[in-house]
Order: sequence, then structure tokens, then C-alpha cells
Amino acid sequence: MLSFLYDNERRALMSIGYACLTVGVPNTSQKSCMLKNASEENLSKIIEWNLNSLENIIDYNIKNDIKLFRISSDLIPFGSSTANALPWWDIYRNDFLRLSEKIKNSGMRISMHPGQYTVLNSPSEEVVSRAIEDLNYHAKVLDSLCKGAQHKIILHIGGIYKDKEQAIDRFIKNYERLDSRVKRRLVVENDDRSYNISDVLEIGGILNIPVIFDDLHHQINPPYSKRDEVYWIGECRKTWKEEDGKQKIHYSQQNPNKRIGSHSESIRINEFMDFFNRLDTKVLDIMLEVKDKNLSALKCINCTSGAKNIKVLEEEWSRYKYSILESSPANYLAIRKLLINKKEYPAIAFYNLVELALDEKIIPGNSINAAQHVWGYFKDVATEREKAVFLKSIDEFREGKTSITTIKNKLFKMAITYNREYLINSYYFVL
DNA sequence: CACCGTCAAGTCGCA
DNA sequence: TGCGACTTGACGGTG
Repeated sequence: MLSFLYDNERRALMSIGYACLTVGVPNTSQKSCMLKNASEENLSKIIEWNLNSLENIIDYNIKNDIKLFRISSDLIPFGSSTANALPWWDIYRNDFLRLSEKIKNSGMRISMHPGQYTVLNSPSEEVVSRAIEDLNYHAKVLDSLCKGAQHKIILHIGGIYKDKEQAIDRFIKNYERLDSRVKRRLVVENDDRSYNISDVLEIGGILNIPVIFDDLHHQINPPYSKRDEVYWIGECRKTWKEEDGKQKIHYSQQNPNKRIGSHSESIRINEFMDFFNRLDTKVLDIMLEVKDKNLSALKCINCTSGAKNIKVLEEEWSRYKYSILESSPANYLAIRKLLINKKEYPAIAFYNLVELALDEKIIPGNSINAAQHVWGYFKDVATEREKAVFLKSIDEFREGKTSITTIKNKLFKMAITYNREYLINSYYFVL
């Protein structure tokens, strides 16, 4: 079947992924601690917890065919600080080995991205040496998980300090101080205030390292030269060598209710498809930066990987269902109707309706209706006491004495207790 | 158990 | 020169 070939071919070309955390995936939370609590005992507990969460994330990615993922810099608390003297790569060697097998066998591409506080071009030697230590830490995590140089560390250039030329020179000079294990993975990215894509291409060109194009940063902080994103993505492509793997870009959308640069709650699919269709090649990986994480990754994957079986959308529907019922009973019915014909694959239409529904203002009566539907999964097994508690909380919600979140949390606990997998995977508890 | 101030990192604008 | 704002998600103390 042609669509099958197309599907596989397209998938081999492009991976779409998400960063650091998941939404609605059980047992994937991260822990951290404050400096004053960074005892060896406490740190060990947290690292163990975080590695277990990471394994669950990787399992989830494999199960859902998500082949691009950014690991949180907080995986090891104070990983680049003397506050954490644990040889964690050694202590948890077996865990890292198991994880690296899973990553390798699934063909997943991993990355890491030190935040805005890792500044290689600072005039302060203290700050620079901490940045170098931090990059060493990131390389150590990646080396423990994946061998190839296609698994990248993404870094911003840093500050300006009232003299951009000198600041760039300092970046270039300090780059040379980096360990080869960092250098082979290091790529640089444009930011939303100081270094635009033209600046970063210049720096990447001098250092002969790949450049990541970040679309939202580019919209906020474009170079003087007026060229469109497709042009700049093409320029960045030239910086990616064979051993670096596929070109990688960052994509996010503005949150209309927050300050410039804030990431949107979800990827608006029409806007994304417009961008996707304008790309002059599909041979690149797209890292999404968005609040709803894996949810948007699945959305974009399902809308760009050619025709799939409608089962994919039915699975998504099973997870979105009760959120949609809560926010928009009308769209709930519209989506059911859309998915009746099992020979079609109306992915974009489906996500359009989901977005429309979730944008609606929630009416308390609809919240109660959805909660009662979810309660239906327990009505045969719940104890009298559980039933009384539920009915009472619905009454309290009606009177404004409790929040729907509290009710949802109780329902989620019951989903765990009675092992209702269908509900445990539902976005109802997180959207 | 829900809520909200605090933490951790470095830069930059403004007194 | 020094202080507050900025960012992000989890902690940790309060009610």
C-alpha cells in the first residue's frame, strides 16, 4: 500500500519531540531539593527517583513512537556543583546501561539544553568556569545514555555586556577551553533578546559547529536582513555535518495571554501545519517547546506522518474525551461524528475540534456532568463511603465550596485504586 | 490537601 | 553599586 510506504518514508525523515516533562503519564515526575537539603542520602534518593521517572518517559516515548526527546538538566540535582559529590554515573551504572539500550534500540534521539543561567561568555571567570562544569555535567549524562554525536547539547551564546563584539570573541575563546566530549555535542541556538540567527550563524561558522534555528525566538528577535524562516533554516542546515545527525530546529508558539516569548499551552495545529507546509525539506527534526509537552508532540506527529489508521485518532479521543465533554458537549458530539467513518483519517479536523472545545469557557454544570461520567467507572465497585464522599463533593462544588480540581484529584486516586487504565491515561485529570 | 512564597541560576535596567 | 525583575517547576511551610 502506498500510504504505508509514504508513512514509513516520512517518519524516517522527520522526528518531532518534546522537552523534559510529560503531561498525563503516570510515574514520570521529577524531584529536586534545596541546597540546604543536599545530603548524600537525599541526593541518592532523588537521583534514583528521577532515573526511574526517566525510564518511564522513555518507555512511553517508545510505545507512542516519539523519537525525539530532551532530557531535563535537573535529572541529577546540583549535577555540576560541588554540592553533589556523588559519582552518580558509577553508582547508577546499571540503570544508565538499561536506559541506553532502550534508547539505542528504539532509535530515539536525545538532547539536553542548559538554561539561561549557563553562560559561557561571561566576563566573570567564576561564571565561565561554572558554565564549563555545567557543560561537562551535561556531556556526562549524555555519554551515560547514548554514544553518537547526533545527541546534542544546545547552548545559547549568553550576554552582551555592552560590547557584543567582545562578548562574541569571549564565547569563541572560551569554547576552546571545553572538553572534546562537550565539543562533539555542542550546538548553538538563537535567543529572543541578544543573539539573532544571523549572529549565531556567524559564531557557528567560526567554530564549525551546528546551529539550531528557534522559530519563536526568530520572530521576536530577527536579524536586520529580511529573509523568511525557510531561508534561515536552509542556512542553518549547512552547519550540520554527517556525524551531527539530521538538522534540528526548535518550534514554539506565542502564548496569547502572556508576555512576549512565553510558550503556548498547546501547539495550534493549523499554525503548525502552515509552517510545516512551507518547509522546503522534511529532512529535519523538530523539538517542540510547549506546555502540554507530549500531547502536542503526538498531535503534530499524527498530523504530519501521512495517512494512518483511524485507530490512532480513536486512541487520542479516548484520552481527550472527558476533557472535551467538560468544556464543550457540542464539540464532543461533533468529534464522535467525525470519527464514525473508519476508512478515513481526519487528523487535522480532529485536532481542530479538540482545540476549539478546550478553548471554551467551562460551565460548572458541564464539569459536574463530566465528573459523573467518570464516576460511572466506579459505580459498581465503589464503597458506600466513597459514593457518599463523591456525592457530597459534587454538592459542595455546586455551592462553590470546593473546586473541580479537588474532585478530579479524588477521581484520579480512585482510578489508581481500582486500576482503571482507561481513566489513568485520560487527559481529563491534567488539562 | 490546596495554596503560595521560596529556591536556584546570571543578566540587565534602573536608582 | 546594588537591588529588583525576569524564568521555571518543585519544594516546603501555612491554613
